[in-house]
Amino acid sequence: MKAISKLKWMMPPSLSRHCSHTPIASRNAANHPPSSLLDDFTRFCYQRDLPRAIRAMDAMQRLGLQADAVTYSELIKCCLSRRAIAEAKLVRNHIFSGGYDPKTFLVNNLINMYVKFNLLEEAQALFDQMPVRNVVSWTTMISAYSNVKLNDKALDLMVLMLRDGVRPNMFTYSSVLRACDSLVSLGQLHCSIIKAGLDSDVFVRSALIDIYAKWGELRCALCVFGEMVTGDSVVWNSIIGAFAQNNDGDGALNLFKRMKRAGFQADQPTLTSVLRACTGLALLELGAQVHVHVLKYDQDLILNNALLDMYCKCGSLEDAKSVFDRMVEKDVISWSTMIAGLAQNGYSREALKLFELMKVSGTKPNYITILGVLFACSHAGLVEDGWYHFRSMKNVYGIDPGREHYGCMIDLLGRAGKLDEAIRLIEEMEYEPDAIIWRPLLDACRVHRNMDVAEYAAKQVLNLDPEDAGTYILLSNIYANSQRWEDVAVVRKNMRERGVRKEPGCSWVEVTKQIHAFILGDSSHPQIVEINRQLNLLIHKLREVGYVPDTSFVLRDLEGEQKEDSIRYHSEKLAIAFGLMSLSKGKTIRIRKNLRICGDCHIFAKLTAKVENRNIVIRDPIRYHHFQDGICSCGDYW
DNA sequence: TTAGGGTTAG
Repeated sequence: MKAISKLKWMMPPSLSRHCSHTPIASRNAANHPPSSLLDDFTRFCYQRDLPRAIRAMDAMQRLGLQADAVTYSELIKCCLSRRAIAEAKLVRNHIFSGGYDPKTFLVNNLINMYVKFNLLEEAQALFDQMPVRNVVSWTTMISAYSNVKLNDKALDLMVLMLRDGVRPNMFTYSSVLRACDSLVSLGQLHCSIIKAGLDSDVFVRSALIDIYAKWGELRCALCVFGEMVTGDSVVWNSIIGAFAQNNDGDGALNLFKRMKRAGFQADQPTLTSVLRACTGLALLELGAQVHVHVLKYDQDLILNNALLDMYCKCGSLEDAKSVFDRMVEKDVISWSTMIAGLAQNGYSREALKLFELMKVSGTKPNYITILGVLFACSHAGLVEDGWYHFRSMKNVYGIDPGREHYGCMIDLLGRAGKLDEAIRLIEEMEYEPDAIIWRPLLDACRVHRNMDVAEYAAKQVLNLDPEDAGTYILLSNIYANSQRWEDVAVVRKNMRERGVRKEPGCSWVEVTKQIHAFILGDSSHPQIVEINRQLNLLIHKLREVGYVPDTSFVLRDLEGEQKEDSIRYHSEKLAIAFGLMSLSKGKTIRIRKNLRICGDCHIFAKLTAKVENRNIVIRDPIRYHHFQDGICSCGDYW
């Protein structure tokens, strides 16, 4: 007791309150006055002097001395900030030595430390040994499992916690929501949250919005958002992100406007979601406007990646390259985005060169990077390169080829007319073939007129997905190309009977930051009469330079818009005519389509680009076509 | 006296 009173006396007043505990009596205090040792230890902990604190702790252990729980907490913080795992283990051993029974909050601190070091098993072992677990102990473990997506473990722990009679709080709910694995359990959790009166907590609210968005339940997300009385920027970001991630760019942009009206400043996550919305809608002008705000966060990696993707997907490769070159920090996403962007925009060889640079830079490619590389090969007919990269993904990078990589290879071989080789690859594959495999094969059969394989592949796709309108159309077009009209009729009948409807072709064009939509056969655009007049004039002009509408595309029309008289009014033709009359000379006409471009529109766009001296970019769901001076960046290979 | 939120590539 004497030692303690001396210790308190020697400590600065700010620290003395932490030493209310009685240290275990010294076993051999002759040469080491315990009071000064404890004093030193406490001081080193508060000074965050880890090496000296550890040395003092060693000496204390030899004397059987222990300090106050708050002091140990300081030491744990110090280990955490220095990522000193070995020292952290010494601290743990010391805390549990000498039969000392540490306070619950101290063990919670230790568990949290192990979690932060990604040593989940050690955290779980400590948790299991605890005689008493409080809400923080449970929440720390639940949150740890949620973070590493061990959702079952997180949910199991929640059940055990309830059985143990510990009531979850807002921390627990905001953690466990991320682990929610079904809409049913989400509904149950949401009910409990309301019952406990925790639904007004902003953390819980943003977690609810995120998880509803993850399950595609935007209406529920919006309800949770709408109940918010006091504003919160993260909750705004959650709801904007929810719409952006569910491909509702319009919804995201409208919410963004509301956020600004409500007086909130856009930060990195806001701008990232807004860029994603622009990317989805191909709104280059708006995206470029957002770029100005991005400059404030000059070297934010995620934001720059989103910007890069926006420029790639809006077909503005110059801007994308400039962003990419200026990025000081690049990660695997930056490289993958640029590689895929180049490939989709018709710059396959540049994409492959960039892949080489990526390897030199030391960034390890991943599953998605290789998909971009194989996409580049398949869209440029680079069979040898494709095989080389396909083989090296496993041998060099240790990435197992997934179905999608096989799909790319089959696409590559199929386009190059190597149907036998494609089929051999399917046979060699360790996966059961599915639509990802059969579709590219089917497409290759259409191009290379292989009826037998086409029929087989189409039937396989329809077995797996009987409502896939694209495949019915493809099959019927393949029959039509071979004049097998009875088979065409059977396919159409099947479609009708199964209630399968094809999506109508739609094109969007951005004019002065406004989106104008054109749907085949829809005359709701206020300027439709003038647009049709322009289109007819244009067709007349093109005919003079040799344009002949290719009606064979009516038959092999990829995914819709197949009416014989409709080819003239395909949505992209209307969009091009509108672009020509609305955008000033020299401005690129940028069009986004929901279906793949048909061959006739492709020729039409090439000739228009030449005759009108206008750049046209058309983005379809798979790739991009840059029309300039009578040629297309895809090299007519798509 | 410890535990919880939003953003990027196919």
